[in-house]
Amino acid sequence: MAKLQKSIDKRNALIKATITLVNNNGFHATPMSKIAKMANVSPATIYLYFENKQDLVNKAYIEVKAAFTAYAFATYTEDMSVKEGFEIIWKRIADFKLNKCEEALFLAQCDNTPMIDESSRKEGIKHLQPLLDLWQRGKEEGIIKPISDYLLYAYTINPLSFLMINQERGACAIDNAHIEDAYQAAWDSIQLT
Amino acid sequence: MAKLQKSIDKRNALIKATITLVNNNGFHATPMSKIAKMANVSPATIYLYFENKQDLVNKAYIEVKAAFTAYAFATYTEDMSVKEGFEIIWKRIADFKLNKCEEALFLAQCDNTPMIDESSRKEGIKHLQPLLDLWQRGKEEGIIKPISDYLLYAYTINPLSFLMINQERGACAIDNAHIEDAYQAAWDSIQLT
Amino acid sequence: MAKLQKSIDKRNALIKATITLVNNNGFHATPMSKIAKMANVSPATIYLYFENKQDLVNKAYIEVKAAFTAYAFATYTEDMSVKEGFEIIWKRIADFKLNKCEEALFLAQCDNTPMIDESSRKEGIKHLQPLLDLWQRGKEEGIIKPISDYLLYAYTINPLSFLMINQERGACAIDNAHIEDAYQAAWDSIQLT
Amino acid sequence: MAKLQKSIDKRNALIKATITLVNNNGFHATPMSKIAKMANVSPATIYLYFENKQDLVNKAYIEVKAAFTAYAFATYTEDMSVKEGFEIIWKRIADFKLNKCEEALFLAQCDNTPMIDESSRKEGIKHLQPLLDLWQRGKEEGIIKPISDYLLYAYTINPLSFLMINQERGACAIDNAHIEDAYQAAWDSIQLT
DNA sequence: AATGAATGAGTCTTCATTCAT
DNA sequence: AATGAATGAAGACTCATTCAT
Repeated sequence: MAKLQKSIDKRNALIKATITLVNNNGFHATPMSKIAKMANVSPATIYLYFENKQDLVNKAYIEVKAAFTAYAFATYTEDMSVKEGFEIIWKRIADFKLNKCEEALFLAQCDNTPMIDESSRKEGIKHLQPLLDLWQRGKEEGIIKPISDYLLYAYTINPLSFLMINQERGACAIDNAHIEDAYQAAWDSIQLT
Repeated sequence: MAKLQKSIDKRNALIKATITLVNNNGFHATPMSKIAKMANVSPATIYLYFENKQDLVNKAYIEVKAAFTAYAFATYTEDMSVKEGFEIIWKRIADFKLNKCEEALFLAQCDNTPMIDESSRKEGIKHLQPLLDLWQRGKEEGIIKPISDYLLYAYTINPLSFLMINQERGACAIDNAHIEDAYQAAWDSIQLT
Repeated sequence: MAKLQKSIDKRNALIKATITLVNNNGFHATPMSKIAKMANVSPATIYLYFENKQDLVNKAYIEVKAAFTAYAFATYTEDMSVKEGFEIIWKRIADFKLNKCEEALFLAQCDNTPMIDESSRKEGIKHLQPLLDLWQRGKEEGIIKPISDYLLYAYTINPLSFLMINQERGACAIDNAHIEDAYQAAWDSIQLT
Repeated sequence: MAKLQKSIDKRNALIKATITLVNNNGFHATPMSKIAKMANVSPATIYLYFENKQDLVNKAYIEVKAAFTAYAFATYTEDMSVKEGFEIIWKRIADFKLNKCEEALFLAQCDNTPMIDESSRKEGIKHLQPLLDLWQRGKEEGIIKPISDYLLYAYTINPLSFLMINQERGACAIDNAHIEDAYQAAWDSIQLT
């Protein structure tokens, strides 16, 4: 038990170190040796937990993505109205993106560069299904514009990534008022009037 | 004369090769030797035109960004109404992002990763001023929501990057109908009603 | 134990190879790859033991210089008379310079070219203090000319470097008679009559 | 004529630049491009005057060595007494070494490292013949110790190189009093008493 | 004679990965 | 399971030299 826990701890430390370092330097500027050092293990030990560097990053991506979606839908239930449900989900996502910066930034990097295997990326998208379902319901009820899910995502969720990156970069700070403005913009862009 | 032209051609070929390769592999997975090969020069020749790899990418970024903003504002004049002007600019940008894929993808990579020097990034951004001015006018005229420029950008321009990336990736294809939907969503998100 | 010894052996082999190769070709004409080959390790291994090429040469210099001064003063004690002490030290130095050719030649190269960091040079020089103290005593006792230590060094110790280099080059061979002549010349040049 | 002069000027500028740069950085850390730049010519032009880098340095060495010996013996005539002649020559050499620092330092570098072809070095040595002749006369007249010319050189001329290098390095400054001390030491070391 | 552009060969250094313990 | 040492392969960059003009 203690031994198993230790293993899990090491694995987590490696994932965490990977995220931090890749965020700051990018994938190729992050040597395995540095990841090992930050996780307090030997470089060779990494290969007991992961096949190779690519595998390590893929796994990190999948885990963070899973944590993200779990967080996003934690307070949502299918019996909510479309508007209520969207607001709940959107604000959870905003909360995640703007407060869990490390994870969010890592996801953004992975989503925007050829750093993750295509297969791992696909693995990550399907977790958003509840949101897609909600949108479907909204379209059927005539509350949400009958447009492609990609567009709905582009205009409601993706802007949060942009804001997060710029906040990280120190270009702008996002407070609660901004969040409310952002939510309004998101909703205005997709609601059917 | 012929010599000068040859020099310019070589420089352009290097910039072009850099864009293509960085798009496909990312900055650190793009060796100078490959850039040289694709541009049909010796690796050493690159250093006649650029100080080092970082400089090469910075210069590529600045040039592409300049081409982008030139394209964006080519048909816009300040005597247009806010709504008209916004539509003109937005559609030029959409046109660029969805048709000049290589350049657009390269800009997206540069804007989302720590690949470009902060100074070059600033250099590239400053050309967006006409759009910011237009927004300012729109806010004063009560046509556009009185919210931060970052939000306006996040909800009108940035979604196009997301759509472009996904189109590039083969995840979705954008036709004219989509564009119109997207424009409507962009405008709805920022107009004051 | 065996492992530690192996590490030490490798380090020593690297230092030795550096000395030999720099002696024959000079610093810049000695590639790390050749040093590695001569020490029977991979080039990358060098960087486990030294920070970079400059560091390797600096460390080699410091070690050889330390060995030199240790040898020089091994048989000298402060209770000896000035004349006796000088002869003891001088002959040890002559012995070192003319028999431990590799080390001596390496020191001469380092001392005459901008190859070693100033700090390492200083580090290496400070061990000559006992000789300077002896000279001080000699001046006070009216046995040695009251002239600058640089002059004393130039006329007693430095000539040995010149002779060593020329012997190495095959220009002249130094036997015991020569040594005695040389000692006499050295002493005559600095003694107060 | 004007054309010829221009050629000579260029050649001289190249030799001069070589000396300066090799003094400061060493042979291998002195690129041809820098030499060209300092001499205000194109790199390609160097190859009109010299076969290659090695040839350039060899020629520079031979010319400086010739200038040195010319200077050394300029005021000496064979009808002088041994003591007088030695003093004349020694002081000219001292004058050269301590005042024409660039040339002297360059010679020292060349004489102490594997930078010059053996043949060029030999070419350079023979110019000292008048001093060797003087010493021969001194030995015959019982004025100078009957020891090898190498020893005589090591104890009278070579110390000046050591002092010059250290002066260059800023370690010690040599004034007229020092020179007199040095001359005395030199003479004491070789005179027969 | 003179050159600026071009380059192939080579240098230092890094790093993902393996291996002996 | 864990590691520190070791390395082959690769990458950025430099430079002596040549070539077209």
